[in-house]
Amino acid sequence: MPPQKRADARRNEQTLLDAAASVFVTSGVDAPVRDIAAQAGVGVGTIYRHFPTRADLIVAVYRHQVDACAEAGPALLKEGPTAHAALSRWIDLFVGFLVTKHGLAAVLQSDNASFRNLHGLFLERLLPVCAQLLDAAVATGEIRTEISPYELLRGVGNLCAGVEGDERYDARRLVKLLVTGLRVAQPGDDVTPVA
Amino acid sequence: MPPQKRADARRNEQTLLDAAASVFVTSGVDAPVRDIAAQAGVGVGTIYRHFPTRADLIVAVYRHQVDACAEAGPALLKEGPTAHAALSRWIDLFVGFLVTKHGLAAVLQSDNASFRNLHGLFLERLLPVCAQLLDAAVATGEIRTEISPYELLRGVGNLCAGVEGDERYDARRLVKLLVTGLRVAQPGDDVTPVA
DNA sequence: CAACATACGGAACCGCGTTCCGTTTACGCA
DNA sequence: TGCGTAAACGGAACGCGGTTCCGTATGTTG
Repeated sequence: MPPQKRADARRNEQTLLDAAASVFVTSGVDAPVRDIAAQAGVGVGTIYRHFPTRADLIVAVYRHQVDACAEAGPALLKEGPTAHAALSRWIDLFVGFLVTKHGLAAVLQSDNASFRNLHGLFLERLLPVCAQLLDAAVATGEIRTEISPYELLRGVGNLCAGVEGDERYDARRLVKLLVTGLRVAQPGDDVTPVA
Repeated sequence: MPPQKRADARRNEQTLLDAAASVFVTSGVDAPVRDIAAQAGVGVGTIYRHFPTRADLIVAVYRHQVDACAEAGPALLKEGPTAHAALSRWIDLFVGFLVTKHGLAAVLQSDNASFRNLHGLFLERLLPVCAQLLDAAVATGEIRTEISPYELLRGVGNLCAGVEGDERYDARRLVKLLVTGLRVAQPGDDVTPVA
């Protein structure tokens, strides 16, 4: 069996998660690693022994909430009057999550190699759920779409980026518009082709 | 009258613009300032004397193209079968512009103070055009919208962020979806409210 | 051709993520 | 209980990017 981690190590890992969570809400997800270390009362080296990269720390902090979001999907599908309604509400949940974490959405789309993990976590957990909801809505004929779950998720994520303190921009409204765009075209609807 | 700039200064400014443009296409808009200086065969100091900030250099490089995009708006409105078609094509133009400049869209939404200028240029030139097209489409009843030109532009810009080498994500498709979502709901369309 | 303002180059600075290494400390065993 | 060792720690140091500063070079003007 693998040897136990030392007690202080386990304690520090939890301290770090708490410190990071706290710093993220006050200074945003972009907060410097040193700030988190300071808040936790440890050196930066300690952070990097527990979390190989800044992105991994972020992942660890938000894992619970991502899981919760993922689990809400099937539940909504049972409740909702229609599959499209469930999809819409689920996406609203997702948007709410992204929007309340300062800078999370922005960092999600950074193509920096070290953020692959973050991107990865979101995809791994949420993609199947999104796919399920999307399929259901397609099955009921509520959606006309050629869209893939991945594309939808990324699109929504992108729309939520950089919302900080711009009262002229309401990500929710745009996302709703996008989701509306997914709905089946009514007969007589003449979609104007683009060039 | 203000004294003439020195001849070498004017020459260098042009050299810098060319060098920057060239580096941007090969290394993306995120290319380090030093790379641009090297390509131009000047020191970094020279860049900063001509362009107070990295963002200002980017602005200068793309000003022409932004202008061209702005001017295309009214033209499309004259041509197009409908106002919504014109809007759709204009946005397609905008998307094409963003998507071909590696990382431009991403940098556009950075809330970093020094990128205000970039954001500003885009807004100043494109907002009126977008507003005009939007108004026209509202006037013809093709659009049901509560959306502001600003919000639309930002939404589109956001959708275009981080497109680099992700063949699973097609910004154009999502933007089209968004624009479709703007269209007037047909009678009998039961929009499912979100929570 | 001198004298001066203008422009230049690039070393230096700061903040950030990350790495490295000498020191400290928990834990198992005598 | 004391000791040896591996695990864990702290924080200085590194690389990189934007920006600033200042001594040097050069176009311009009389």
